[in-house]
Amino acid sequence: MPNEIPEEIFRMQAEFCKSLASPKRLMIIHQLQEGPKSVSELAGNLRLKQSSTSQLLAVLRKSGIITPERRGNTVYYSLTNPRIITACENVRAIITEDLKRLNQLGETL
Amino acid sequence: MPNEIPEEIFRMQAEFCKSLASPKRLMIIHQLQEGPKSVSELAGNLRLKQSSTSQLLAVLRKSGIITPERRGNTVYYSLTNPRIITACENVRAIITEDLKRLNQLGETL
DNA sequence: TTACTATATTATAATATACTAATATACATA
DNA sequence: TATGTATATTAGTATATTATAATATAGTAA
Repeated sequence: MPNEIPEEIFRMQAEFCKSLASPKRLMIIHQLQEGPKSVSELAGNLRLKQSSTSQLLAVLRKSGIITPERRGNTVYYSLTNPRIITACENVRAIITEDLKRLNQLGETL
Repeated sequence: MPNEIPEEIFRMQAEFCKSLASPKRLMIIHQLQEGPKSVSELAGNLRLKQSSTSQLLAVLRKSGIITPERRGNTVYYSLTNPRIITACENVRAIITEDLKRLNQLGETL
């Protein structure tokens, strides 16, 4: 019986997943796997406005996925726990695996 | 440079995460790791109304995470790709790891 | 056919999210 | 101090999500 996990954990897990539920936030995480980056650097790389970037970063920061560090008037963000990279790769592996399976089904038609 | 992943993949990954961004849907997935279950069985186990359960299942079904199979007038749902269990466990491991780290910080005060 | 059961969908209201523009804050430097 | 730059927050609107109740559909059985 898989009922030993407290509902609170599922709630936290859902919050975590919610902050990953945006292509742009996933791209930010992907960028940060190279190391800390400033807000403007991320905005430039992802072709986002300053304000949008800051808001997207706020979501990731509030859920603890990224951590800010200010140097002068520049704020650098980095991944709080690099294991998130593996977690994201796992999800993408499932997606591409499922895509492949669908393609194979398509070929049999 | 981690820019080799097409934006479309990030979009799909975000969709995937979005359907995981609900404690109840995560609990459904957790239940299904035991094997296929009917809608009413899931509703009973998770204390949900029939209509809510059906809607939650619809979200998971549309994103391809679960697959329905009808036998008589009962619909049984199962995990399309059992690897999702590992992916969810990874995320929970990150969360509990971070919780532990926060607790340790707390102890040093 | 009618009645019954299991599941799905729809309509609605309440709540949350995303994007943009504007404003505010933090820091640096003159 | 005043000014400039980097970032954050707020306000407004548009869109999306959730929960519930009501209705519809698919299948079974009389």
